[in-house]
Amino acid sequence: MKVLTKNTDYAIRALLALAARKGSYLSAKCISTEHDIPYQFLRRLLQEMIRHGLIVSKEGVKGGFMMEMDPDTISVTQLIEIFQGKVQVSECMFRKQICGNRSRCVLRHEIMRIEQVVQSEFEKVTIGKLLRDLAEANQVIPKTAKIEQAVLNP
Amino acid sequence: MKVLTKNTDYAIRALLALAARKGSYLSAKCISTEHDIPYQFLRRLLQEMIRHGLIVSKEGVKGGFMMEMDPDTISVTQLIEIFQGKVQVSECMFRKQICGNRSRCVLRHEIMRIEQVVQSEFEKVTIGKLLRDLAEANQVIPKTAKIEQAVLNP
DNA sequence: ATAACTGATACTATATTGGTATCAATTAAA
DNA sequence: TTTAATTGATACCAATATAGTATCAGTTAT
Ligand code: FES
Ligand code: FES
Repeated sequence: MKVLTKNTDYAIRALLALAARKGSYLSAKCISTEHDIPYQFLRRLLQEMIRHGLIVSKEGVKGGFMMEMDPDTISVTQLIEIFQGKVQVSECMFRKQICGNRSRCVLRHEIMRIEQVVQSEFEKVTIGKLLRDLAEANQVIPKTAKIEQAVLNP
Repeated sequence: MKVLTKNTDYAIRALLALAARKGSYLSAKCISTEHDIPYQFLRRLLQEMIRHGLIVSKEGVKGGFMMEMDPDTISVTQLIEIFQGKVQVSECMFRKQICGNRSRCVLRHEIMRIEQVVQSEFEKVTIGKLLRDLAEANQVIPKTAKIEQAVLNP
């Protein structure tokens, strides 16, 4: 059971790229090559995100995509809903024969509670949070260390 | 995003049927017609559950399937794992370019934490619990009332 | 004018999900 | 001992979802 599909995965990564360079236009080609996302696939995802108002675009040379909004307002839940449809455990597990009264059904409540839990967990994970986490994780990688060394010993 | 597929949904219902009449053999045909589950589909699910030791079977006339174990030891998590594979949010969301060090990666921890939450929520939901919930929900339906009346006024 | 871009959309391939069909083996009972 | 009800095993089919490609028209900085 795979919770995040490629759609969502790629979308998150693209948004991270845009959030990292917020305010400037990044072309699909650039994002595609930098983050190893199939070009045409990515373009479709970006357009979908434009339709949902998560990013904006500019056509023509030096055009591309840009994030205008606060990355902390974009949650993984939103992206799951866009690319995989709203989280639903099971429409109604026990129809006719088994479950007598829908309205009072304890199971239905149980199911809806779990849906809530799953959703709210992903709600907490925003592009902003991921970006900060990544920055923190990358603080210790050799690459950064080398850059620091280069600066210190030119 | 559909969390439970038909496989799991049907399997749960079949197990509820077996748990409700624990100790006696129920044929696939019987379960199929009573709970509106496609016959051949159901048979495959039942066999899969036998392979995983959740139920036992008896061949021939008056044969069928039976639940021997405690219904409270069968969780929805187990069924999801059998029919949809282990819950995994994303193998590793940010390979190469973005994420420097796998071992310390904060994101990885985040992802694994969510996996844990989802799994443990479904862990709490056992066949036994569902059965009790159903019984409670059905306490007020007309059908039961009619049976009681029939018994009182034969 | 041209090359680097996005917008829109159609297309293909593969995997997963949902469902059906078939035949052999077993067993209770007529 | 034949028969009918049943499971075991497995192959098959259809529909849908996922992943990825291709194409062409329109926009814009240079
Ligand atoms: S499970 Fe659907 S009404 Fe009870
Ligand atoms: S997300 Fe995979 S190592 Fe960080």
